[in-house]
Amino acid sequence: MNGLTIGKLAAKGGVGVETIRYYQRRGLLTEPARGDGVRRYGDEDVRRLRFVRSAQSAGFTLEEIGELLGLDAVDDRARARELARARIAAIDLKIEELQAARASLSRLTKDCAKGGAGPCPIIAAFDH
Amino acid sequence: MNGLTIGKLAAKGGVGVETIRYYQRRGLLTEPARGDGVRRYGDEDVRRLRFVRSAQSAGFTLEEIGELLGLDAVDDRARARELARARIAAIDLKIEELQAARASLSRLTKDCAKGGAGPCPIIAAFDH
DNA sequence: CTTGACTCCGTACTATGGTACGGCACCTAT
DNA sequence: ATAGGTGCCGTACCATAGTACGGAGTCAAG
Repeated sequence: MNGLTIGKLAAKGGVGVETIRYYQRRGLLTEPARGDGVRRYGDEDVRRLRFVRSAQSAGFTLEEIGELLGLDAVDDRARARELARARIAAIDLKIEELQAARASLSRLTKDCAKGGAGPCPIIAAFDH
Repeated sequence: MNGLTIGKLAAKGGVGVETIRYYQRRGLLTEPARGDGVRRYGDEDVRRLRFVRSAQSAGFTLEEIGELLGLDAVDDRARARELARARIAAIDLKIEELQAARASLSRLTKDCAKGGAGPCPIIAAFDH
C-alpha cells in the first residue's frame, strides 16, 4: 500500500494526529477514501497541510485559510490581495496597540526602578 | 441606601453586568455584603474595576492582573517590575512575529498586483 | 498468541474572556 | 394590581485552535 497514514502525514506537517482530524472536520483537508481500512494520504495532502501551517504563521485564521484554499490561484488574485490587505491592516492595528502598551509599561518600569518614595508607579498607573 | 448596584458599577466601568459577576468569580472583584437583598458597591470597587480594564489594555491576562491586585504598592515593587518586564518581553516577541508576517504579506501583495502571468504569488507562497 | 503500535470514531475537555438563559424575588411607576 | 426593570444565582454557551479519552478494530513482531 502506498501513501501516508494519518500519523505520517501529521509528522510531515509537524502537527499531531488529532490536528489532522480537526482540519478535516473544518474542511481544510479532505478525507481520502480508504483502500483497506485505513486512509492513505498523498503529496497533495502534504502540500495542503503545509499551506495551512504556512498561512497560519502569517496570521490568517483557519476560516480565512479555508477561503484561500478555495481560491483559484490563477483566477482569484483580486480576492487574494483583498484578504492579504485586510490581514495587513489588522496586523498594523495590533502592532500599534502593542507598541503603545509597551511604551507605557517601559516608562512605568523605569520610574519604578528609580525607586522614589511612595507607591509603585506600575501599580499606581492602573489604579485609578 | 447608598452605594452602587451591580448595574451602575458595570456602567461606570464600561462593561456588562455579567462581566462583573465573572470578575467576582475570578476573584478580581469582591462580592460585598448586602444590606438589604442587594449588593452595594463603593468607590473602591469602581477603582478596582478600572484597574482591571486598564491593566488589561496593557496586555496583562486576568490571571496576571489578579496577582497585580494582590501586590502591595509599597512593598512589592520588585515583583511588579518583574511582571511588567515579562509582559514587555512577550509584547516584543509578538511585535516581531507580526512584523515578519506583515513584511511577507506586503511583498506578496505587491508582487500579486504587478500582475505577471502564472499563479497568484500570495496563494503560491503558502502552497509548498 | 499476546503485546504494542497504529488507525478510526465520537465525544468531551482545555484555555481565555466573557455572554446568554431561565427562574425567582423585589421595587417602582402607571 | 400589574407590568417593566433590576438584582441574584447557577448553568450553559460562544469563538478559536486544538488536545485528550475511551473503545474497537487491524497489523506485525517477538
